[in-house]
Amino acid sequence: MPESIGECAKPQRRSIGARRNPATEAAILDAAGDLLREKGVHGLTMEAVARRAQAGKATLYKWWPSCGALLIAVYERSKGAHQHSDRGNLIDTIAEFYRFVFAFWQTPEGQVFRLIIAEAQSDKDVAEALEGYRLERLAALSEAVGWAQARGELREGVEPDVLADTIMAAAWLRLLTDRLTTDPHRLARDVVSGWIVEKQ
Amino acid sequence: MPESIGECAKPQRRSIGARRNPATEAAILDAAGDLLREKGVHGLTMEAVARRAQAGKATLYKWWPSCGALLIAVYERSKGAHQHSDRGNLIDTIAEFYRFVFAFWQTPEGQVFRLIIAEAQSDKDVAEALEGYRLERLAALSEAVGWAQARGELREGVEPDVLADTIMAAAWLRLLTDRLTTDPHRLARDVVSGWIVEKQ
Amino acid sequence: MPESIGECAKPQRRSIGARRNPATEAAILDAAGDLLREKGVHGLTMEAVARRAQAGKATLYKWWPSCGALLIAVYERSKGAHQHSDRGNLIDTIAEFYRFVFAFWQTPEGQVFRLIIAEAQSDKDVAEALEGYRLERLAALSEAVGWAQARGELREGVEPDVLADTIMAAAWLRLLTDRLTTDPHRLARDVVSGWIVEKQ
Amino acid sequence: MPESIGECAKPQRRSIGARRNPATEAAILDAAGDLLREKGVHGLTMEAVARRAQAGKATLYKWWPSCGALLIAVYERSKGAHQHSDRGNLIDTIAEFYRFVFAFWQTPEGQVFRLIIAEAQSDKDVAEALEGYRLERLAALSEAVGWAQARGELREGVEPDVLADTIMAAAWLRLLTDRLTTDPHRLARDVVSGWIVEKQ
DNA sequence: GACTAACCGAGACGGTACGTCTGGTCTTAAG
DNA sequence: CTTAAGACCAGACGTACCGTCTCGGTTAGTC
Repeated sequence: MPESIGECAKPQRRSIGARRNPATEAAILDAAGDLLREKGVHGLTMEAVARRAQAGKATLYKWWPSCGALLIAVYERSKGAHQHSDRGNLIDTIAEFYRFVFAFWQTPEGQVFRLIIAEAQSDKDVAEALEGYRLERLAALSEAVGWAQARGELREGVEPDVLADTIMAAAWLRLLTDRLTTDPHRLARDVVSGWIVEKQ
Repeated sequence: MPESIGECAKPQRRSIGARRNPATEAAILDAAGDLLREKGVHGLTMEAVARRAQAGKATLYKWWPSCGALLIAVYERSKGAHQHSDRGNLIDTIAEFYRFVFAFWQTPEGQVFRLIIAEAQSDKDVAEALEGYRLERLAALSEAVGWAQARGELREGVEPDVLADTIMAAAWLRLLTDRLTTDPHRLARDVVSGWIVEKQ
Repeated sequence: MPESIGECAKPQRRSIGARRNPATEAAILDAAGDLLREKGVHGLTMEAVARRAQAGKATLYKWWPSCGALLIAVYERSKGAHQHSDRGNLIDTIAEFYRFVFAFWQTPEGQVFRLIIAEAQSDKDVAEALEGYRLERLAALSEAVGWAQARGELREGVEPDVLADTIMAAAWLRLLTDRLTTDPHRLARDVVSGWIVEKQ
Repeated sequence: MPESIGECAKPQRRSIGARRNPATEAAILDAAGDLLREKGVHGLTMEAVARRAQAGKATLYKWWPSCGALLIAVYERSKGAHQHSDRGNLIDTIAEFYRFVFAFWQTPEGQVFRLIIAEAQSDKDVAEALEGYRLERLAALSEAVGWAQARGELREGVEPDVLADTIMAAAWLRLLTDRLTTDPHRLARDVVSGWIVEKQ
């Protein structure tokens, strides 16, 4: 029920010829983001995005064949990849990581991530994109753990990527079970302290 | 206007009076489970369940107000709660746990669980049910970890429920990222070994 | 799931043995009438009547097998059959008749009549009941026309029942085309004056 | 998710661009007419029409927002407006009119008219459409009566449109009370003869 | 006094239609 | 070839009502 379309006397975007229109892409991603923020996942429908972005549905389907593809595109635009910084010891470094991602995941933009994980459970394409992103982040996290190892902080035999996996798993579990208010430093200690050498 | 239903000689379930018919419930959950197995999540629609179960849609909505509610009910019917058994040391105990859940999660029935986690990200009711289930399983896992603690296996200061949380997180991450083929024993060692006392 | 039945200390009508309960009948017809008045025809559903009258649906269907049957029953309870009175000449007599029925048909109770005519177009039982009622009223109207004939007011060859049919047709047409505000006396003259002898 | 529609090799109507498809309209009205003929009013549901016409329900609701609108559209397609012809005297002219409409109203197409009158009693839109149609036909009938008046056939003071109203009322009453087998000529005489000058 | 028979409120049941929504496909018309 | 627009078929959504059924309890009349 398009209540009244009287107000939209907008000089709409036309085609710019035989090539993709960046203004259209921006408008679509903006619309998708807004809808997600305002109405949640169930508000993010191809129909609604097309309407809000004043775009044709065919255009949408051409560039983002599924709803999950849109989801990923929206997330990629806003994802703030954490730049790990060495705090001198592993626990503080990981605590800082947790602090950052928990804060981000609590913003509307960050909330999209949990929806992507959800979507990935039944959409192969999204799963693939998610896996790529996960491995990328895992590598960065591994690197940060590597710093501690280089410092001789880790117990013998501990592999950075294995530990990184555990660190990441703890974060994901908090996200998926609505426990992002967990104290980051305490969580870092609970997850990591077993793997570092005894302080004399 | 079903004026004449003469042609349908089906011995269908009728009402058994002003109270719930268990046969109907069973038929509906059967149908829901079958649909999940055959067509995946997107095949699990209220419409299809009603059709397959030869049940009225009103009946469905009365007892399972949402698709998520059905999902939970289906899972609850089939969930094989792991009975933790003490294998003498924590790593073997946890390895056994991983072996069991990974195996179960790979069955069609178990696959429902990842869908529930997905659904929980946008359905408050499902989230609540899931959280209840998680806490229940966490308690059982905690208890198993407690056995090791009682044996003096754990390092000082390690709390069983905190460790259990980490153990569970690792399992969930494997489920959600399609890595259920991970070697259970190796994973158990990777997650747990930091928390047990050095063997002399 | 009657979460809390505390508030309903209802001294409801129970069975009074193996015979029809007049209180129930009254409650049902009251409810039906109220619903008609409040929500119009589309508000008159068996379901709603049963709910409002605190009656079982089976009870309803037992005594009034269809919605049309209820409609008729409601009308029969309230129908004010016009008692024709001779005003000394035919036009005034008919004008008085028109005045009465137009006034009645404009009341909520009277509005039911047009619904009955409507229902009769597709419900044989209602059609039958309506026809019976029409013939009864036609006879009464015929009698009134007969009074004028006895007075020598009618032109030669005019049969009272034929004229009565025409008089009634004019009234129905006004009812069905929402023209009940027509001036009764003028209408009476327009319909009848051709059939009475010239006044010298 | 119509995964595979291989078995239905039906060359269905697709969109013909951003404008109404006449083939679709025709298919829908055909389907509606057929359903009316085959199953009566209660068979004419939006659901069934969409199914039979192989049309989407949204398409139906877009162009015919209600069941009554469909009813009117079906009637308008088939209505045979009587072309009044002067038979030399009023009674024969009206008898011919009655003969024509009674015959038409007895055909399946014509039966729709009584359903429209019924529907009009509770659907404002249908009522409006019906009133427009009535006035149009009344004007045509009035004109025919006017021919007689021009010939000096009518008694002094008789207004053609008032008489036409009475003539029409008699026809409607026959339609609504299932008396379309009335002898047209006799009815014409019974309704009209009072209004024409005595033949010397 | 026990028993039968019908009545009554309640409400679950299998269905069907409603009117709305979204998904994808397609065509047009403009650039 | 791209764009906005939007018509089209399909079908799921959740609600409401249909008419049938069983329940558990009532009361009147019969044995």
